[in-house]
Amino acid sequence: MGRRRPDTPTLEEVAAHARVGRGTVSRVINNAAGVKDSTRRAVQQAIEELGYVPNLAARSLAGRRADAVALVMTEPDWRLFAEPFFSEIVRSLGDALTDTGLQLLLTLVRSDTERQRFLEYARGGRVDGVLLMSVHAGDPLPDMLAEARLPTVLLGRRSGEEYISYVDADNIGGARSAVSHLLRQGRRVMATITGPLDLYAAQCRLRGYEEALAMAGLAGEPARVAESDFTAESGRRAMAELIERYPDIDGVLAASDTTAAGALDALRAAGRRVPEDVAVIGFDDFSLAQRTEPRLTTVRQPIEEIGRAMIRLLLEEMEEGAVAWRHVILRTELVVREST
Amino acid sequence: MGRRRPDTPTLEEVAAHARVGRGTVSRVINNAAGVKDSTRRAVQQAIEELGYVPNLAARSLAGRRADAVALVMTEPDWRLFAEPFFSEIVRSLGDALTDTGLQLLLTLVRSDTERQRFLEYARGGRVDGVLLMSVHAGDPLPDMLAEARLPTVLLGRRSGEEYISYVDADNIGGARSAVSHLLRQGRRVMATITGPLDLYAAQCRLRGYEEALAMAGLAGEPARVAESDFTAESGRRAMAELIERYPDIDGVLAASDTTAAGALDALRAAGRRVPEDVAVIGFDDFSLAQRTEPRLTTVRQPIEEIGRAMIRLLLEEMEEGAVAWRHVILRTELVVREST
DNA sequence: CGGCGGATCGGGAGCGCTCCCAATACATCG
DNA sequence: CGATGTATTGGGAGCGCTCCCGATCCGCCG
Repeated sequence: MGRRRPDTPTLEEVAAHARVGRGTVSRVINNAAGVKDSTRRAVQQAIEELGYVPNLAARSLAGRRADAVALVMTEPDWRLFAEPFFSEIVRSLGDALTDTGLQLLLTLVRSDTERQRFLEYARGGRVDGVLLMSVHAGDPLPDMLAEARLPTVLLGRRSGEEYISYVDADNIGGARSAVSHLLRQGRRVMATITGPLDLYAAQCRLRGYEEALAMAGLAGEPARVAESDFTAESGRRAMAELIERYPDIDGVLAASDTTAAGALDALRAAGRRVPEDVAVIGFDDFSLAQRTEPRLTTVRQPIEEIGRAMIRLLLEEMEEGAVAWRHVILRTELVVREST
Repeated sequence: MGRRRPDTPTLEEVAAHARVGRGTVSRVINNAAGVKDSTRRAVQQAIEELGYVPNLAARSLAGRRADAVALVMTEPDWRLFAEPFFSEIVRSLGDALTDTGLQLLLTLVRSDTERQRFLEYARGGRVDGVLLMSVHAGDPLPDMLAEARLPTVLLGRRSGEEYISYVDADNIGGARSAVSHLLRQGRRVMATITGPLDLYAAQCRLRGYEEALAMAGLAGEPARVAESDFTAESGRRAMAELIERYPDIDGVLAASDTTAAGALDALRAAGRRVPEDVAVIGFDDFSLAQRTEPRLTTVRQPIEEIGRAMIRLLLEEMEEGAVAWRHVILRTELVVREST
């Protein structure tokens, strides 16, 4: 059925050409010690002359490893795809992987067929570990990976998740400190635009919001909550709805910078000044937060650290074979700019 | 150095367990004909009982194929990442691949190191073919892939590209027909918001715009061109700038729906009515085009067909070993809605 | 000058699968 | 009942690499 690669020189041919043994060539291409410099150069020249490229399937078979990890996005995250959050994470993971020699492979799992296919791919040994974007609570993939004993790290835990490694930002604390900041400024009529509430991260941010209000003795007030799907457009809609229902709002916590940007638009359209009439806080602190008008006060997620932590956990699991679960919660930080 | 997979039953063990030969088990897992039904069932049961999963490295080595293709995004396309265009393409490619049994792997190439690493990955035989997102003119990757004789299909050709297979939409024709539509409506003072002009697709759309004006005898007029980077925000800025410089504009062609959405905002802010004062046409016809106010007249790109065509070309090249270059230009279509 | 120990090297033994041909089983026909 | 043909099956021969152990080489000491 075709699909075959054209012939390529093998390690053995390189060895013959350089008049050395197979082992020596292997040592050279793997940068192993114990090869005389002159020999090494001779082998490198032979490699050059023959245009040799190692066959990774053979290496993988003999070495029992793939030198690659997968980053999986499942369907419910699909909407995140167009979000800066996603590209930021990918960038950060890419950076964290640069000197490990591992290839990062993104895969999309949108249906049962694709889930099954990916599972075969991973269990078949084409990747050494799996990173999962924040997963829908009902998604069976994490458990399937765990059962296959594949090293796996989740980005953003699911509710009550324990038996899987994950890295998450302190969403509750972040939201809480944002609301405290608003209260300290003298704002009294709070509202929040949440993310999609089937996402645990969105639930946490809402919880932080509620907790801060409760701590301030404002628990009895109406909830003033509107849900968005993290897009600017939905943020605009949610904000418009909130102003309509509660015209005296003076402080808003949005579930992401993008959502906050939409909220700013809606406030402008409604003739509210920011921050004079209404203070707005975003979440994430991606570059967008500095390009809004006014620039956004926001809860910073440590994206670089998240990426690095995920890779670190994954490497540890790969090293010792998924015998323990590790959890890392990273501190968030309020960045105060002009919108409050 | 760790990274080894736990032991897993092998084909041979399944064979022993089912009391058949290695070949028979191979036939069963590959769904090959010529196995008695009773035997097939026995083997399947053995597979089930042992929890057997084929080792893909071994299969790949013996079969000389990877059963996977890569979709590569290089750095200049990074800005497209957050664009609907990108997720639409990925979706469409995913659909087109579902019944081929091939895994789709997304990879990002952001630096020379990553380019090199990906090249080793691909030349090492971990994928059977490569799909490239529209590539920057100076990117050496396509040539490197061609030299390695890896089946490769480009999405969106580069300027004057011939010696590589590609699939592209008829951007020139699309832009031309959009402008003609505006002219037919009696609009006379045209302007365009282009995409980033180092992208060939953006150049083509601009060229179509200019050609249509020239054909209408309006070639002598000032150019009235502003560049965007395909984002809504840059579209808004570009539109604001255009109104400022040419207050009597009555027809605008934007380089994408997103850009057009930004332009609509700017026009609204400037007090222009759409379509009464100014007609606006977008490009792409993604779902956004139907959610703007007013809904957007736009040039439809046949995303599904693009994905199918890319996969078809890639499969053909994989079959016969990259001996010919195929080019497919897909017709675009003007979808008239409320903004004109 | 023989002997010793560490630095280099060579190549056998797999890794787990596909391919393919020879061997066997079973069915049909004269 | 034997011959002939076809449906199944078994398993040898790799695929190209890593691992690892035993062999070789070389500088240096006594």
